[in-house]
Amino acid sequence: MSNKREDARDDLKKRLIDAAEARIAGGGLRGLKARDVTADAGCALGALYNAFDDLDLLVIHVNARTLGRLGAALAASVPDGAGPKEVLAALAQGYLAFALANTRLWLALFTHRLPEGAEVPDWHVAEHAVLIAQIIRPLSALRPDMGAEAVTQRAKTVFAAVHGVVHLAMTARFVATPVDRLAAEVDALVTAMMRGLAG
Amino acid sequence: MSNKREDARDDLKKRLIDAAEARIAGGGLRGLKARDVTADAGCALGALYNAFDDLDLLVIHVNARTLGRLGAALAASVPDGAGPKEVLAALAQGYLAFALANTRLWLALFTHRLPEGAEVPDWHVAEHAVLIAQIIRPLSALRPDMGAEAVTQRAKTVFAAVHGVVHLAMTARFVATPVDRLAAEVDALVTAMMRGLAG
DNA sequence: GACTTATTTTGAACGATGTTCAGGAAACTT
DNA sequence: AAGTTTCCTGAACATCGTTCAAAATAAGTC
Repeated sequence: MSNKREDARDDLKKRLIDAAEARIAGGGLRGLKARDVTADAGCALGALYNAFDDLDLLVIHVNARTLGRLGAALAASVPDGAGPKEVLAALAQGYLAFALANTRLWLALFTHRLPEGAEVPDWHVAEHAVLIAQIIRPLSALRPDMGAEAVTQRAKTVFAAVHGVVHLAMTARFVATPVDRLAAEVDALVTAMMRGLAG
Repeated sequence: MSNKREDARDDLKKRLIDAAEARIAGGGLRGLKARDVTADAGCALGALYNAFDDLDLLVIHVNARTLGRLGAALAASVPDGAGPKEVLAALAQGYLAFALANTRLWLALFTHRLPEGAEVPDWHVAEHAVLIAQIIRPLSALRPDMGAEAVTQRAKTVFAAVHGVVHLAMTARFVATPVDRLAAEVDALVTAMMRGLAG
């Protein structure tokens, strides 16, 4: 059994992801340094490049974790036995709450960029499905006339609209909605979209 | 007359902004290097730091230009004598068209981040008003019952929603709307919001 | 258990990049 | 024309991400 090698490797990876996650949560993506992470994880600088190709790939693993937690938070935010409109309103508020409670890690999901020409691994692209997965069902209940593909596309648009409001509120300077008005504006947006879309 | 000094200084600043703008348009914000810009502008590396405090401040000047062009493009996209709903739909399409035609410079407006603790200069914050200025009038025509402040806030939300759809389409991996469906989705979003908000 | 092979860890070194600075050049002032 | 102020220059510095040869460690073989 060649276990000690693989166990040690997995353990190092986990420690590196833990350390990177803590650093991003504490200082943002821009404050993530290879030397800090390896020092926190208790290994040499070069060991990082044995565990991961890149610092970028390490960030992707942190983002994968964040997407997992976000998916769980969204699922937990939907009350039992709610109608489609309530479900969508609750998902939007759940999304906002997660963004407020995990600002820097959530921001890293959308601000991390690979160098020009590099591609995000397929497995991580697929993980982004959690962002719209739970929107689809209530949306198709509201619009039984629309085909599955059209509903999926519309779910992306609904998500993007809510995301835009939350994102600009937390990053932009002028167009930002004050945090204390954010929940109300998100609710107004979702309500308006639902009324308009159900038309 | 102390003109030659000031003229030369202004000329150098302009050349540096030109060069930085071209570099961002060609390779994105991440590809902007102090040495490239100064080489393009025909000055020594250190001269950049005499003209601008920072590379960040140079980017801000490029962004200022982009905001100016964006404001003009939005104004030009509104047809004469259109009703409030048409105006808002036209503004959204104008915004999308500008983003598609100036992708990297437009992205720089929203992806540029200062180091933690630094603040965007007030004059540049104020320039972001063009993003919502033209939304306010048609929106208050749709909702004469709302106060000026509430309309301004709602205009920010409407902008952020449209922006979110366009932004994710051009940066995100999974939740992205295909470019050939983008105009239709933006239109559907604006129409739905207007119907819902007017109700 | 000793020897060989394969893998990993290590930290010094490399290249790229933003920024600074002392010295010289240029422009303004008197 | 001399003095003063300002600016330009490019070498040097600090900080990054990343690489790599050598040492250390584990696995495989007898």
